[in-house]
Amino acid sequence: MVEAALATLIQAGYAGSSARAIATRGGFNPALVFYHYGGVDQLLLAALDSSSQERIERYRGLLARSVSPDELVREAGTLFRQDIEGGHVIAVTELIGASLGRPELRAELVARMRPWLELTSEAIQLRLAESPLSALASAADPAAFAIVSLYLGLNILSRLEPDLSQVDALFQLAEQLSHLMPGAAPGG
Amino acid sequence: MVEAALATLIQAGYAGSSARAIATRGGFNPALVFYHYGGVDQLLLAALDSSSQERIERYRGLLARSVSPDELVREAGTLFRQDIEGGHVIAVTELIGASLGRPELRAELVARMRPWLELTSEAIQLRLAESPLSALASAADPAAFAIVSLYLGLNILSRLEPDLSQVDALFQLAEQLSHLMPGAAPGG
Amino acid sequence: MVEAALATLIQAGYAGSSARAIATRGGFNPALVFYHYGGVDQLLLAALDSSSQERIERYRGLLARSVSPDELVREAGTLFRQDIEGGHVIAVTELIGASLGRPELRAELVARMRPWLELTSEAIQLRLAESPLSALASAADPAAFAIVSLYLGLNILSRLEPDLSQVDALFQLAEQLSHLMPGAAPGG
Amino acid sequence: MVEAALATLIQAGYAGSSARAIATRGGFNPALVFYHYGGVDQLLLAALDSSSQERIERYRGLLARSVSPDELVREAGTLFRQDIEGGHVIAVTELIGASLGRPELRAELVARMRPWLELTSEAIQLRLAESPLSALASAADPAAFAIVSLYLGLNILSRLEPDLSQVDALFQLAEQLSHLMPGAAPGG
DNA sequence: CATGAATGAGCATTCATTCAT
DNA sequence: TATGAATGAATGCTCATTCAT
Repeated sequence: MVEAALATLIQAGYAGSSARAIATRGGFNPALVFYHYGGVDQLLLAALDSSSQERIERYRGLLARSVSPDELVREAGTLFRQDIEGGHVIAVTELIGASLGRPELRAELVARMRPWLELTSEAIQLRLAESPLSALASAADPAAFAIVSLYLGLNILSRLEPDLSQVDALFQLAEQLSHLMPGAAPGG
Repeated sequence: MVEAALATLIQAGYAGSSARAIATRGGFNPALVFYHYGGVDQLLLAALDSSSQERIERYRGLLARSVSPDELVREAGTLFRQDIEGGHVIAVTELIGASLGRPELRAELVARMRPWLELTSEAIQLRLAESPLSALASAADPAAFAIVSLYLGLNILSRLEPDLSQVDALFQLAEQLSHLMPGAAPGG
Repeated sequence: MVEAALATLIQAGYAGSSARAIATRGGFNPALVFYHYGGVDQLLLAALDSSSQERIERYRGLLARSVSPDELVREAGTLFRQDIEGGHVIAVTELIGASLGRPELRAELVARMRPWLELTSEAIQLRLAESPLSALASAADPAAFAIVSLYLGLNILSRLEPDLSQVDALFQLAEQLSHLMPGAAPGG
Repeated sequence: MVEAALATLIQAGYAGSSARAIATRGGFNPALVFYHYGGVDQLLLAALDSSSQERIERYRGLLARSVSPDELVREAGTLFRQDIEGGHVIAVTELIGASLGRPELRAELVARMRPWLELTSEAIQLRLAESPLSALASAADPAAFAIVSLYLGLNILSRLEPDLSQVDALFQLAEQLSHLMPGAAPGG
């Protein structure tokens, strides 16, 4: 059920994710959406959770391993490609877009965004501490904000132009830069 | 009419921008949307155009002036704040979100995104040429892609948490960095 | 449209008066109920109004003519039979029943009940003034309340047992009593 | 279970008395309604029975005692207030209202109304026999019909305007009248 | 040019009811 | 006995769109 909801959200967007559309895809009765989740939005949030949890664990795993900056960039790029190709982040952007008209969604999304910001911030702090740029420690939070923003923005643009070559070029550039600045690796 | 459409899109989102909602706000008959624009989406695209044109001209003006990197970052930050506060980019993200379910929107949006990418790319090339990093000339396009992505992503996150202090902190950080790296200023 | 709504309300009750049911009976599109009246309840209230107006005018006409008490009772009985046979008061009782669960209906119904109470009270005051019982002038309002209550109650019971012989017997009794008490005629 | 059904019927009306609503209030599984009673309507009728039985016994007790006419009116007024305040008659009117659309309910309700008509008729006959108006013996049935109608009608109007002052004024008037006509007391 | 009415499809949601466990 | 899941039909309502005027 969560699976069908996620697939519908990714392929048809929030507006196309009606109870009927989800139920049709999943082969179950639309009323079950309300029976089990109380409403369409709740089911979609559950779908987002299931997607987010899997993804964030992969990123957490990467950051836990102590790898070199350029390797970090390279592997983050791989994970990011997976996100785009799997459509995992479309869920986020669609629900964020929908939250304009449904304020009750917004609080839920803010809560679900926090772990990503924290994970990114921690990773940056870790790298900064080991680097000559430790003076920039206070920059961890804004930098995390920037990286998560970039992550979302790249996903949006990737949706418009499904050609991933631009994303690849960007990560290659980041990898080159990571050789120049061995301390703080962007994209992590 | 375009004005009413833009205001509705910003305040109610794409889902809330029905012909009736727009017409009510503008005080005209909903049928006029179809008579003059052929459909709701076309009117919304026209509204996006009107918004985009005004904004891109401001950015173009900033980049045309030859200012120091840190000033560039500072003024870009001001423009960006205006974008968020005026809701100008909500239009973009809403329509991008809607484009998933309406493929005919996607082509229109890709076309409207191009000027922004080109403007950014040109600005980067210009700065790179004057800097010791001219070897990175080929990085202009990917960097522009990153910056526009960042721009969209920041806007999305800003919608979730309307508190702009994080955005401000980010631009301050960028300003500090612009002192370290006199060539290519991120965030511009 | 109002006609179809009234007929549906009378023959199928409030629960059976869905927008679709009314539209089917009237041969129009269900969405028109919302386009023209804003909702099902509003249309049903309009139907009640149209029915009430016609009926109250007939009663008003009877009370305006100065007739003898027994004639008054006899003609009131005729009007009442018409109400029951035409189903005109079913509308009231159905909407009152429905108003339990829809508080916004209640205020509307209270307002629509007032003219009937006032008409009855005026008629009683008029008759009392001409009679030796003028000392009971203060009884006009409670008596009107009783008569309108009786009116509604008779209609309810008549619905359960569509056999009108009991109602006829009651009015014959009232006529006999009107000979005994030439002042205040019940049923007026 | 019957208790929960009665409470739901009184507080939410027939339309609000779904199997789920009743079960939620009673803290049991909705399917039990069908298991034990065969359907929602049957359970509601059982609830009506439990309410009716208690009430009719009180009235029967009052009528069995041989009290003076004015005392009869006074005590009947007290019982009636109890009926309204306890919501006991809302059950009747709600089910009668619903019976329009569900003919199978009607027969059940007719049967449940009969004891009330008979009780009232017997009481009237008893009082008439002791009075100088014994010639009106044949009036007992129509009068009972009128009194039960009045009873229902008062309850309906009381629901619209929960202010009981009008009902009180009416019973005070009846008490005054009972002094004038020592035989048949209306409102009993 | 502009309007008001109309249409048919769609949506979220709730319901009585059934049934395997 | 009792439960939780499931179903299909219904409901109020909104929408994009069309069209006669």
